[in-house]
Amino acid sequence: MDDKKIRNMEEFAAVSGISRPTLSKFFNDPSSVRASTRQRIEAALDRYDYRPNLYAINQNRRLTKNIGIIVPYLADPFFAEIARNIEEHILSTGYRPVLLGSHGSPDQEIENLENLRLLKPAGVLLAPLGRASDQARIAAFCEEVPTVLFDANVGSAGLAFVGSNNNQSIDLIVDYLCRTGEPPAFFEMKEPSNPNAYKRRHAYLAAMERLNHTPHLIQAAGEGWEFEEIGFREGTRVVRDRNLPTDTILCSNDRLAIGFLSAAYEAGIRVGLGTDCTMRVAGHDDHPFSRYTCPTLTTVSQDYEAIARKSAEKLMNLIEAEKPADSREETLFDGRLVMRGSA
Amino acid sequence: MDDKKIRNMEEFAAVSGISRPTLSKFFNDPSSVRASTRQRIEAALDRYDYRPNLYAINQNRRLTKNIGIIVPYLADPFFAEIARNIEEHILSTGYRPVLLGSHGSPDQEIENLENLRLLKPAGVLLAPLGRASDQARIAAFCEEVPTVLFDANVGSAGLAFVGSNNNQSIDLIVDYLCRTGEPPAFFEMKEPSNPNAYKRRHAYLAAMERLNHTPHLIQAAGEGWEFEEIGFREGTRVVRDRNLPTDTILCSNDRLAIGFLSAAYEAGIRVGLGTDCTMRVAGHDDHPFSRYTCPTLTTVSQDYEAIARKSAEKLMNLIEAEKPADSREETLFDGRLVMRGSA
DNA sequence: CCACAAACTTTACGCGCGTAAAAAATAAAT
DNA sequence: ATTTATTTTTTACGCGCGTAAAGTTTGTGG
Repeated sequence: MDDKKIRNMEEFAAVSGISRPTLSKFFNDPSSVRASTRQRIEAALDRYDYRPNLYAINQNRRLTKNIGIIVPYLADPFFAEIARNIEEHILSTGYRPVLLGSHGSPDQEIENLENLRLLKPAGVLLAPLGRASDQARIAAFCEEVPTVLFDANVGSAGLAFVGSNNNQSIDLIVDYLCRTGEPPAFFEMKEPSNPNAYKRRHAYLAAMERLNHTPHLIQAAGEGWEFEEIGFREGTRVVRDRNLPTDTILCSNDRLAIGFLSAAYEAGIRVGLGTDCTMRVAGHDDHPFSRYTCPTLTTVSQDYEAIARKSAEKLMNLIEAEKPADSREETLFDGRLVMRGSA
Repeated sequence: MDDKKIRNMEEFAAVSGISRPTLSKFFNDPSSVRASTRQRIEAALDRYDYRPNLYAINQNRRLTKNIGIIVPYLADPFFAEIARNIEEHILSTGYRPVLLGSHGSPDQEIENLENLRLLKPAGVLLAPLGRASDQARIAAFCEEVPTVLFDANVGSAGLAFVGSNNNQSIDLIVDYLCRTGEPPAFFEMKEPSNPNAYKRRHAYLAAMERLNHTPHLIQAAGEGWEFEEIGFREGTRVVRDRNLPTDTILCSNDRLAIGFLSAAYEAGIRVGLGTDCTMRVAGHDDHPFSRYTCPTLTTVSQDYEAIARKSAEKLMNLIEAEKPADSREETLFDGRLVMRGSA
């Protein structure tokens, strides 16, 4: 590695013996130059430490190679995990992922969109806050930038939607719970922060009706994204009052269930399938931590990997097609029953 | 809001009646123009939707307003939480945080540094992988870009270090455990991925020696960042073999403890302080989930907020001082004992 | 009212690269 | 060897903004 500093493409052209326009082509797409030329450039890159100035590159391009990824809450392992998956897909296609978390705040979500707009991204993968989102501004953003929504829909904004099939997955677990014991009550937040909650509530109600059981909603007060805390608090109350018509609780998501299980444990209630157990608890999502709860949590998995892959692929196709998209496609992945100890 | 599109600062100068150089000054620092001028510009900004082109701005600047933040693993709630805190501090100073996760991979860590270098950041806050990190390249990076390390040190790279005082915190919990029951064995990974593990091991050994107890290390095999899994696996083995000289386990971090508690629960071992309990388990970090384990986890808290604030402030000072830094400051925050149910 | 500093406008150049057009060189095919 | 298609080089301009220099306006204090 010669340590002569290369300041710009001009200088690198001089030392590599390749003209600047050809270098420009190469850095945009190495396969667009002849193999012999490519080798000469790569040899020079080996000897000299040069990378084109990112800002100068993007200044003239109408669109960059940036792909924005926005999730509602990065400290939620579910979103962290799905974001990680998406990042890898983006990288493998030669684009550059830019990950932003909205910290559960609609303002931050809009701020993130504004910031992304400055980056002139080729496209954006957006998991919106959902109910709390500023629908109009998100829709406006989607008009300007090719955007694929995932995890949650916001009206019919965006070029496509990828998520999980809450009807199917809730059906699945309600069905399972009814088959193997008492029909479940549904434990959720009264005014849920996370976007799929309403779908799940309705899916629960429909499933119970289909099976000729009386539905029972347990709605916890509370706001924000401290779901475990809310699950714990309300779980403590439920367990203390003991006025449920059933011994089976289906939680709207695993994080509520984690809090609920903790509350049950504290109260000395044995949860699970054993003969000494007096309660069953199930969740939804297959959260990374749900296999370490006590007892381990029976739940429905969301196919993280599939959602990540599909939404990334979808966006890539839309970007590379360039056509204004014929129709808005919605892809829903089925959940898979994950039977563990709690139900 | 007039909907005439403003394409550049020139056009905005025309509609606002302010010259372009003055606008340029304003966007760099609003307080650098006269109050009356500022108001005229802000009025125009209200009517027209214009923001300067990010790439054109940064092209000429030697340094941008970007601050890089790198953490070893974004899907670990500990790092997600600390990153969130740092982001907020950065934003409040008018800089722009760029958050990157290394996914536990040294290659990705270097890749992140390379990518950051292209962004010409004013500074970087780096929580390195630690032992696995490519020390030489990190040191080289720190020479080029003002960098503050946090959570883990890499040699003496960087302008400053902010972390927690593992000696103090391990001392604290060992002391507590010894005072209230049998002296603890130390449960850790044989070849830890996370960077503070060795310090904690040594702190444990020293503390035990100081208290005239025989130390006992339980070292789990395994690699990567699936600490709960490793804790569960090894915990299952430990509980099965029952050949420990003590009933008290101190885990090197909370995530191992979470796995361990799950294993104990599965094995029917009651963990905690009650008369029916046969084992005590403690952790380290006060992980966001540790208050929902069964039983709730006694641990030592790291002061997330303080670490985040201090490292952000330190970096800001170094950036704004511009001096090449007189000496390398190390700040260690004390841990606080968090007594819960497990020990 | 004048003097003077501070703030602003005008003018002009440069940053590093994308990219278009025409000329030259190379490779492939006849 | 000649034609033809492909790739590369040469030349030149533009992107949107930072910023310097010189001239002009504005505000302040005596």
